[in-house]
Amino acid sequence: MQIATWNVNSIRTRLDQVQTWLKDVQPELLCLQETKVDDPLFPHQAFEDLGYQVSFHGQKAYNGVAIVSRQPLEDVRLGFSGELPEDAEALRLGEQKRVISALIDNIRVVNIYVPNGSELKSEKYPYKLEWLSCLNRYLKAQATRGEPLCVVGDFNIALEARDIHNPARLTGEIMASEPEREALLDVLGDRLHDVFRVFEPDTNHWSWWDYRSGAWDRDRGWRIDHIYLCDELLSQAKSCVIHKHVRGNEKPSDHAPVSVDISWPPTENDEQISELFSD
DNA sequence: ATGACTAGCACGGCTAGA
Repeated sequence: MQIATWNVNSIRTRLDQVQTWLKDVQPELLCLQETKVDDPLFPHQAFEDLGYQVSFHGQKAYNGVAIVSRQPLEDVRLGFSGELPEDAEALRLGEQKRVISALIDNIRVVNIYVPNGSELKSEKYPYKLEWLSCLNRYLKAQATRGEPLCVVGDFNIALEARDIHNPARLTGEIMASEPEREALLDVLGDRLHDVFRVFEPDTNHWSWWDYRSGAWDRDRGWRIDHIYLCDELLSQAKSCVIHKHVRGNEKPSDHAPVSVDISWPPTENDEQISELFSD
């Protein structure tokens, strides 16, 4: 099954491009960020026409996340408080609509849009760190159910030098500062793995190019859109790619889609092989 | 060039993104 993530920078502006991409790639699941639309105005019919259903958690003008799925989604949870109902911080940080999760084929897929943080000196930067700390609590609460876990989205953080076109200049700045990298590494722990790096060790693979300064034409990008898998799913992953050409569309999003192909549910043969290598 | 582009809201010029 193919699971994809794409920050579309307004679902209404990008609707034609998303429909075209879905028809072309036909993923089982597409997680969207920055839908920028209140729930009553979400264009769900466009997805239903293509044989998909969609669950969404949005707001007017800013943020907003959605999960587009071929199969009916189970146990959809909206925001941090969908997982942390008694947590006051989760309620406060949930005012911005940045989290949605659901079960699909027994996989818990969590779709997130991490705050950008603006600048290190901005009040938005500590908000970003608080938000990541809450995501950490959220995923620990989720873990008690023992579901195979896939966390995807726009993380607004490049973890390593090879994820940035100019690490010498940009390391330490927003999206590449030590505190936010540490906060994301805490969220991942030993449990979650960046599946793109299982298949591609080289630099020069970006998922976001700034609209400004001719960044796309100069191929000056960042890899900030990630897919993280638990061990069980990682062992079944067959490929992970960035659909770079989409950034070359007319009127593009500034992000390209990223997708992973996982052999799931595991076949009987997979399980026999897995048993051979266990113990 | 450490330069500036896009979307939403609302209809002019902000905020926000990254």
